[in-house]
Amino acid sequence: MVLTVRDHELCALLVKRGEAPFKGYWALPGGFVRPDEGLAEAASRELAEETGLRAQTAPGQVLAGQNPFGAHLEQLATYGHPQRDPRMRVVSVAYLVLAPDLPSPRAGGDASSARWAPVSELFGEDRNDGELLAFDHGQILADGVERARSKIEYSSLATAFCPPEFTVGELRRVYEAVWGVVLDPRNFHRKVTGTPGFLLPSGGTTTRQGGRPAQLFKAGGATVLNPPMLRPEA
Amino acid sequence: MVLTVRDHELCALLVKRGEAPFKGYWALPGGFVRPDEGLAEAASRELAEETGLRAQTAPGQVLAGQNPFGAHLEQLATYGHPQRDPRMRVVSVAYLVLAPDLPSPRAGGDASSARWAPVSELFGEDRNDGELLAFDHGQILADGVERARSKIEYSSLATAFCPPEFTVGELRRVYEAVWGVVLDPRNFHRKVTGTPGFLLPSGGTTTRQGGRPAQLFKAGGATVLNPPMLRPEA
DNA sequence: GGAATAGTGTCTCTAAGACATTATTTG
DNA sequence: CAAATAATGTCTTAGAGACACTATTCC
Repeated sequence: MVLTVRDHELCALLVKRGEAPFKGYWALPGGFVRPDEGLAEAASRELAEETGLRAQTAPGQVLAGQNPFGAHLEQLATYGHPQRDPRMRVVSVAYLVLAPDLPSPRAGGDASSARWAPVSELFGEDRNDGELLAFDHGQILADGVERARSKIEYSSLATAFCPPEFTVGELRRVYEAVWGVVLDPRNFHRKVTGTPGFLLPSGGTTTRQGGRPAQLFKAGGATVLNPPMLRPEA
Repeated sequence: MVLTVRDHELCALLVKRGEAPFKGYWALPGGFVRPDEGLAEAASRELAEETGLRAQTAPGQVLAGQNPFGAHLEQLATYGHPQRDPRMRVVSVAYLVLAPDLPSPRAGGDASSARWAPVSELFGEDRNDGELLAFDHGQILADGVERARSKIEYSSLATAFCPPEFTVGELRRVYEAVWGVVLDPRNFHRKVTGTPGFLLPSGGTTTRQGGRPAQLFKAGGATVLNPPMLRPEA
């Protein structure tokens, strides 16, 4: 499953199923592992086929990786309930991709059958239509969103949602979108710039948000944040 | 894979392979999923068959669960490198079990082919013999140990290593064994007794450690610790 | 008594949260 | 000019770490 932040909202990539079962339902993109490829390799290949995005694990890393584009890919969980597919026993190894805002989804050339769905529309308070995803993909989506929400607390993974260069304000809006909260800009700025290895000044400035020009940063090498960025309580 | 704490050390359950490939090597216990059972169900069944321990996920919980015995079972990760088994393509869904100290391992009736191995002997500084596990089980073990080490930071999962009733000192020794550090008893006591929902006084006291009698506790309902129990840095 | 463990209290310092204030752009 | 965003600074308070000290058992 692919998550991104668009228009200040956390969004998941969905594709419309063209065949039974669950024909016409929205589902998470996926496919089958080839006999001679690894699991992460297969996830990366399917992702490229369906969205054109390149994300792959670093060699030797079993569970997670970061690619040159900044997109992040990691194994989420494996789902194997005997009746999760009405046709036959299917075991799915779900992978989670965190990507910067992408131009537009294109599902194997068929643009009408793919979309970015705000996760707040799929579950939570804003859910107005009770739309259900195919198979157990609602559960997989919920697990992936929770993984993303908790992982940006104690890692620098939120930068995977940002373009190669970004401002502190843009990074803050990522946190706000993923957590669905409002953060104090001043305390946030002090926190992220004060955490060694989180942000690396790239020298430039930008004014694309209006207002005073903001300093541009790249993701620093740090992967673990200590102390963590605490998610505000309910 | 099953982890426990014995003699102030974090230990993993290993079984000796009686057949090729890797005949005579130590390996993590495991087995095959039956056509009509779930993944966690299969892990729970194999565990009971090989050790007599009962651990199962609570119904509806996909990723983790807690059973009446206090043993905890959760999905760890899935390993599917094409050449991880020299015979054929095998995809393994690893489950992690955290259990209190068990009487003695018995592997399907054959006691000589199962043992509790301190993880410090399998990797890390203390590793004196360079013993290797079968297949990629060394990697799986490392991933499981890291999961346990990080998870007791922000959850009450350390109680899964304890008997149903335990003292603050026993819980502290669990943290010390899993992290391989020494903690201040006074600060630890203040921290765990001050975290609401972590510990529930059971009324009794015990003197099994010598010294002044200690109050006995049960695991409280809390699963998430906020603020977390911080692991001391290197 | 001495050794061991349990439990409470006190001090310091880091860092989070709640603000004020100044700086620099666009409209 | 006003409005928006960026960046820095100040105050308060919660909580972690480093201790001293008392309590209660077994030997």
